[in-house]
Amino acid sequence: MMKDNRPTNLSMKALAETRSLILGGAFSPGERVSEPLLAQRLNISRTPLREALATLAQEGLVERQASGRWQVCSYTIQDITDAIEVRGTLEGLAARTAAERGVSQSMLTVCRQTLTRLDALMGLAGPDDFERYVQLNADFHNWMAEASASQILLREVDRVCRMPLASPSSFLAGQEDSATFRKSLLIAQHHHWAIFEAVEAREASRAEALAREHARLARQNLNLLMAGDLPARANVPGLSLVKS
Amino acid sequence: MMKDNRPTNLSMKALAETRSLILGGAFSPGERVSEPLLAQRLNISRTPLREALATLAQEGLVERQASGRWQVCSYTIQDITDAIEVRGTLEGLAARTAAERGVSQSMLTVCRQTLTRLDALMGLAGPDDFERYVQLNADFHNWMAEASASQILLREVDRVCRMPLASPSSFLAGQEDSATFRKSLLIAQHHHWAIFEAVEAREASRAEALAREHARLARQNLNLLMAGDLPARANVPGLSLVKS
DNA sequence: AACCGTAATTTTATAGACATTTTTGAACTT
DNA sequence: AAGTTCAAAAATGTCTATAAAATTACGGTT
Repeated sequence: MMKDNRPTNLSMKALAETRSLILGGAFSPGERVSEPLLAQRLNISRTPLREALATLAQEGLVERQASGRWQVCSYTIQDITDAIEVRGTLEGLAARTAAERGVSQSMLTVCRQTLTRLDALMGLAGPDDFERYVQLNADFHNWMAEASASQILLREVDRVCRMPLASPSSFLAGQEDSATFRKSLLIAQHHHWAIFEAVEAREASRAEALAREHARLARQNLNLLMAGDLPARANVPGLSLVKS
Repeated sequence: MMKDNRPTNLSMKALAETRSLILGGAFSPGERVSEPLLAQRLNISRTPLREALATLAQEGLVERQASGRWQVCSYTIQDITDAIEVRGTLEGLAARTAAERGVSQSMLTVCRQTLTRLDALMGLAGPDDFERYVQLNADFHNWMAEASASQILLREVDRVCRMPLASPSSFLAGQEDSATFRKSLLIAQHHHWAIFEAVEAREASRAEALAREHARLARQNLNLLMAGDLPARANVPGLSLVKS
């Protein structure tokens, strides 16, 4: 499961809103962020904002200059590619571990349901369907991490998915009308089932290789996006942090 | 290179000292940490301490209770084993990437020097030699991450090494007199050379497999330690966080 | 026009105050 | 002895103030 991010206090609110601002492109990469100004914008004081910024620094969204000022991080295409590879590697480890340790019947049933629902969505085109697709896709990836039965691994997969453009959902928004993209969804869903079957059959090595390969689709989508072959670049959260 | 951790300000000081306290066993796992008390102990105010605690939470040393109090994390042997496996996997990815992308002559020379110096230390037994061994071993592992030429990967490897008992240096301190342990050093050094040669020869898959296998030595040492077959349990930083 | 030094402004680092919530502990009941 | 209630103590969440540091702006010099 995702961490509980209810904005019960102002730090949480500041964290969520600032993250959203940065990923949404409200700042350009390398831009300095002033604590007082942002605090005013969020209508809170500096104290909870500082806590949020410290957390965002660990997520790789902002960094501290030597002088102490905050600065929005800047990424290259290579960085994003590398981050996706790290995610794929960790998901691969999760899939392998799940296969090696074995997964309970109830966990398997949950995944089978998710994938069946994804199957049902594959041909459709409505925007609601697409939203549901994004959620179910996230569910599957979460399932992989949880199926490993390793708290540590779950935490690390979660972490790497918070890096800009590294999450399995990064390239989905706004691409529903691209033919190239829809074709990649079919392949992705084929991967999903294959990973599931490998885990179920305790084929650890195959599960790992498939999960890694699956993440390569994201790299491919990234390349398509940068080449201009996909629409809706503005809708991709975090893309504004990519420089040059 | 390691992050620059000069205590230029009180947050850094609080971070370093609190981390050291926790890893040194000043708190028992699950113990509540009071901000005012700890601030008083460190002779600083709550503000920089809170920042440090927020960072330590991301490192997995403390966590927040629902009520907002800080609590020292508690780990199982399985967690430590999993963390070492994550490190091995990321180091494996680093070694593979280094082999695939190729490493400059100067980087190769640096590593060859490090390993030659380690060779020279293998037979010796003085405490100074051992300290140098620990440093050179850390140098080699750092080299692997840097050789990948991936900022992202370097950062993630660095991160996972800050988890309790996951770093390649965790099980070295205080074990110099154990025969079992000294034998494992020989094997480790054999691994080091093999990884280096695989990277140099651009044998990516072999480099990855070796780096993974190399991390398994740490798992083995962990098991020996828990079985009581190794001395000096008190000297191992972070071991106090392991429960049951 | 480019460069430099200095003053004004802005920013961060830290401390301390205060309100609210949580925890503790003692007295009381069953 | 175990459980409950409620007041006291302590902890957290947040804000604001202040000093020190960094940045910016400006005017003078070359």
